[in-house]
Amino acid sequence: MTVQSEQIERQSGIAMWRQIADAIRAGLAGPLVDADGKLPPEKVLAERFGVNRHTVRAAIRALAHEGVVQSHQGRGTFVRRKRRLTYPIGQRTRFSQGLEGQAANRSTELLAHGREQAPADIARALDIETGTGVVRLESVGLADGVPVSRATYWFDAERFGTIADVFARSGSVTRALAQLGVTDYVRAWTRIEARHGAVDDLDHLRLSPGAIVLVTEAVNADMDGRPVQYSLTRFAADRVSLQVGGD
Amino acid sequence: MTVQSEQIERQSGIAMWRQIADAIRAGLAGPLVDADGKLPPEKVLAERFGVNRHTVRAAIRALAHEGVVQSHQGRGTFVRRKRRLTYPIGQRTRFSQGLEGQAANRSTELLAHGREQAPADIARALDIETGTGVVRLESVGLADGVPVSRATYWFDAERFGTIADVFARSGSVTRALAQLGVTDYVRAWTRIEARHGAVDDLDHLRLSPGAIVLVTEAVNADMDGRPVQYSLTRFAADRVSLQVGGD
DNA sequence: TCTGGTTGTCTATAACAATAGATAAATTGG
DNA sequence: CCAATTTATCTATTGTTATAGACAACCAGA
Repeated sequence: MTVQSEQIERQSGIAMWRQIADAIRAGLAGPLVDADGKLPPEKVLAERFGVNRHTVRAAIRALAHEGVVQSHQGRGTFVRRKRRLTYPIGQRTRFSQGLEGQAANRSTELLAHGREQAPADIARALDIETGTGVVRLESVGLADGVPVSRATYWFDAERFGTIADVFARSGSVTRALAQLGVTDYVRAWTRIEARHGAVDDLDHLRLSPGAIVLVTEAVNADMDGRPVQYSLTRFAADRVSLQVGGD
Repeated sequence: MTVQSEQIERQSGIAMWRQIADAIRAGLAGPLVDADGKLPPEKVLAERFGVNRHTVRAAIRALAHEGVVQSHQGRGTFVRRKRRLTYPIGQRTRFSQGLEGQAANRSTELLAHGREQAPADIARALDIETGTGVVRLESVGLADGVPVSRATYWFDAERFGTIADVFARSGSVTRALAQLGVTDYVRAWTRIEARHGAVDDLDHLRLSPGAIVLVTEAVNADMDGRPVQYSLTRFAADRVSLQVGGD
């Protein structure tokens, strides 16, 4: 992707240290860092962004808190993660398989689950009546120990009432559905939006306030075309890109 | 989409008026506004967000500047645009056709064009040698007079050296390509990211600083599979959603 | 071991963001 | 027309953000 030399603006309602943190984070893959993953010294960064060194320090402090960089007194500040994960979206979209080869360890963690009555939009997506019982799962997807996605899944309670237990044991939606009789499924549609992360999401994704999340809203259907699962997934926008088609 | 009651945070590096502006903008389609498109009074909003009325006013001032809402003394504050455009992404992705039925007037405006030598990433996408001459077009896409996308296109100069003129006259990539012998093309792949808008983009999209842009990086290929066009499109994230498959 | 380069910490000041309260001006509905 | 509702404007105060300068602590290499 072509590098856009991100400028910062004063009096924009966004603190300059935050804008600089965002700019540094976005530029980590580019010419900002050298081969060793070392950032330019604070003094240089301050000159480049046209701000005081203390302001740059506030930005770096935020990035260090996020786990993106790490500073060492006397040595410099170093990037901890560089590559952005590319997450394919298509007919056969699955979380773990999509990241094969990009991350050594991939896992999904179940945060919570419960039953509720389907609100109108979810009922429509699952092609059931509004108010029908649905199971909701809340999960976090990790790649190499770093959280990349925060998903909420809904299933028809009548068909998949026990999926929470199965999911908790197997740690995978695909495997859980397989055990409940859905041996194969395809992605019916995916809608993609972007917004600032909600507090809960930022928390689980270890992002700082103001960070962007890519939101995918999707429905998976079984081979008969019946909707099986409705999901709302929030990706840490600076850790992933979504790809439709290609390679 | 399920509404997330967006919370606001203090001392996050993002001014509260900006967080509130973002929250209001995100909630415009929801229960925040009544049937007439009228926002709750400033006093009520201030209570709901737990801030002073002046802070809400700062948020509304920013939204009014963006053109999202309009205030009238004594009457209230009203939403000017409500619906989010859904932009389909698939094999036959085209800008104007995808928005048919969603906006009465759709147009594309050519901002600038020029020739340059292809950098490595663009050359790879177009399957040509690095340094080969390419034509670059800069454009803005509008729906009902509101800018929704800011695109940069690259074409192989050898095949499409005159495309800037043709595009300027026809106002459409599809028609311009047709006149240059590419009667049909398909979307080879699309990659989607989200980030804070660069200054230039915010300017053309009439967004305020800190706004989010959805970035699609895509390649269109002719029916022989030869890449025809590489594009980098920035959508105003609060005005569009991207949809893959479905309806 | 010394020197230059780098991050860490401290103090002080100026600019901006948020709160608080009061009052004016415009609109709507009775 | 009057009263209630709502946005617009003003003053004042407090807390957060950004700037400025100085110096300490630490590291790597000569």
